Amino acid sequence: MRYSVFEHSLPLATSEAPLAEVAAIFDASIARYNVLATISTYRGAKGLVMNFIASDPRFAGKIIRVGHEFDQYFLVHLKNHMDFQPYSSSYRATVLSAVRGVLSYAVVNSFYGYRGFLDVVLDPTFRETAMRSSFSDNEFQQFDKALDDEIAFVESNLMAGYVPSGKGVPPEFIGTRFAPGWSDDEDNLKWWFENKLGCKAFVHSKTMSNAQKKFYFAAKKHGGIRVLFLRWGVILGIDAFVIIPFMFKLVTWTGLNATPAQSLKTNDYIKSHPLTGKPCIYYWKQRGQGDTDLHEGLLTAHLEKVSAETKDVMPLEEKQSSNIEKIWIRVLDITRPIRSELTESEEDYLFIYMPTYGRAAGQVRNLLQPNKCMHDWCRYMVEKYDLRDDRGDLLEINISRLRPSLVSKLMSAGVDISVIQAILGHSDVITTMRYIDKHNFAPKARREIHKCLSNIRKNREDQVRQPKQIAVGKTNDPSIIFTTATALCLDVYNPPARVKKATGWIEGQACTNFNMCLRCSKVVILEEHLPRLLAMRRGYKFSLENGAGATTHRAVLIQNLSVLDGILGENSDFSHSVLSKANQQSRNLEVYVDPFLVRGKYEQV
DNA sequence: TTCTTAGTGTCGTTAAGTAG
DNA sequence: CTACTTAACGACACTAAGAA
Repeated sequence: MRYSVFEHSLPLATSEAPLAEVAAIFDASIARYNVLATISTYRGAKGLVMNFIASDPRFAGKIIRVGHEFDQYFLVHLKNHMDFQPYSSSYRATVLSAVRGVLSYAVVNSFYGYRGFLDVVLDPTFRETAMRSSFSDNEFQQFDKALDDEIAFVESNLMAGYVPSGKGVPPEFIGTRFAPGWSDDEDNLKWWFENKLGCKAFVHSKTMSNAQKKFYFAAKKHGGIRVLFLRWGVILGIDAFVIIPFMFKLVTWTGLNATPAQSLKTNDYIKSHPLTGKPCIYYWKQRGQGDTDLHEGLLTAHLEKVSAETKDVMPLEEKQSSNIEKIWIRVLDITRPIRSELTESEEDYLFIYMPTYGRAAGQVRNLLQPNKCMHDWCRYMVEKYDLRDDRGDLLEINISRLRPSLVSKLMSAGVDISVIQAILGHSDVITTMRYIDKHNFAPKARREIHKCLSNIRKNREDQVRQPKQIAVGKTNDPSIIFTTATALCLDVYNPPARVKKATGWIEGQACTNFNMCLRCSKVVILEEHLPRLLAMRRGYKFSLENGAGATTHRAVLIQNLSVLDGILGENSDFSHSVLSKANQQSRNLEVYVDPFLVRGKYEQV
């Protein structure tokens, strides 16, 4: 039996349409999906399969019947074919996965009696282009400076504006026409523009007012309205290139993905979140099926589900929010004139513009995809500012590179992974870690650990050589010695800036951020601390091995564990006998795993 | 007619999530 | 975790259509 229960809706391949059956199983499979991105992925796979069949001698001149010519080895053939094409590893995996999905669906529904297929194992995927990779520090600085320059340029154009001149004289009329000669004087046109058109620019359209029409025709002898407006400093419109730099600037501060940035609404910036009192941004997000967006864990307090819709919340740190606020207010200012043109049914997007030319001239637009302006603007920027990558080639700019660049910046600023996680809007810190791994930030983490260890060693040597009063600080009471769970503190009233910025630090009070000790420059670790540190290490290992750390604080555990390994491991500064004695003592200690994440705050580098 | 700029479809790549 | 699926995003060629 070759046909399925769907028989009535499935066409048969004929000599006129030899691929009809293949197309049909794809179409039926595609119909399962309703997310546009997925549908287009499957359509792409369909196209590729069609081309493959059309070009492969195996199928030449045949009618392709599913289950016969299109047999159980099809996926294997396709993979072999793709292996010889210059496709990226990711694309291979994507296409093969989609085709596998189609075949499985055909099997499940027994389309054309298709019974089964030989599956293939996908190859590992690699990053093969710079498309969405982080800028290097140098590249980022270059771009950021160009961005600032461009914003200044846009601002100066906007600010120049039109200054009413008071020149010219009112026209005489003959009937409804201007008296001959009046419009030859450009100043007279200025008079009309200032007194009859309210100094407002316009573009040619069918809906021009009579006053505008008169001006339009009179302007022709002076080169046309565009030329006049340009010469007079009249802003024709808030076009895409005026508004895009502000969006890019916002993304350098937020790391938003393209679509969420493009779909920000005017009221998505909240100065004081109802729960936390902290500034935040509400942003649209499709991933995570909407109702699973809510972050769990320690950051829950910052985050609130906005509605049943797909919106997420990005908590903002001080510096970040003040920069964002500036951009936000400026964009609202700039777009105010065109915002009033929005009809009630149109969405109140933050980033809107009004093209001054072409098909959409005079209409309010937003930057949601598909929109080519962004791409055009990137090219314009690279050329205008001659931006170069580290190899000296023209820099590849797109908005998606700013996200990993922000992460890179945060990493080198020593911002904790949990904060990065919140900023990126990942529901699981594992995703953040994977992100960081993929982007090759690991060396930075290693440098961090190395720094911690050499600091610890230096402090210990100093302390052993010349013991200091510990924790005198502002109390002036030398009898107070601060011992955290794991170490001594050199100056509990004056920790490094990074610790001061962390949650829980109150000026004038002793530092209680014990969880940051291992990475603090004031830490002193002596022989007496070893048992507790050994217990701590045991706890971390246990936690990691048993999966407890797999979903929550894994990154912090791993990083602290690396530091602990440095202190207690094979290359320890402590002698073998000291360590083994400490090990004995540690058996009686409770396993200690710090339940809190190390908190940092965002700093600009 | 030519110039501009927006809009569309297709191809290709990578990120982000899930199942087991 | 690995292996895989699904979503997101960019480049680009080409088309549309009004303005000059």
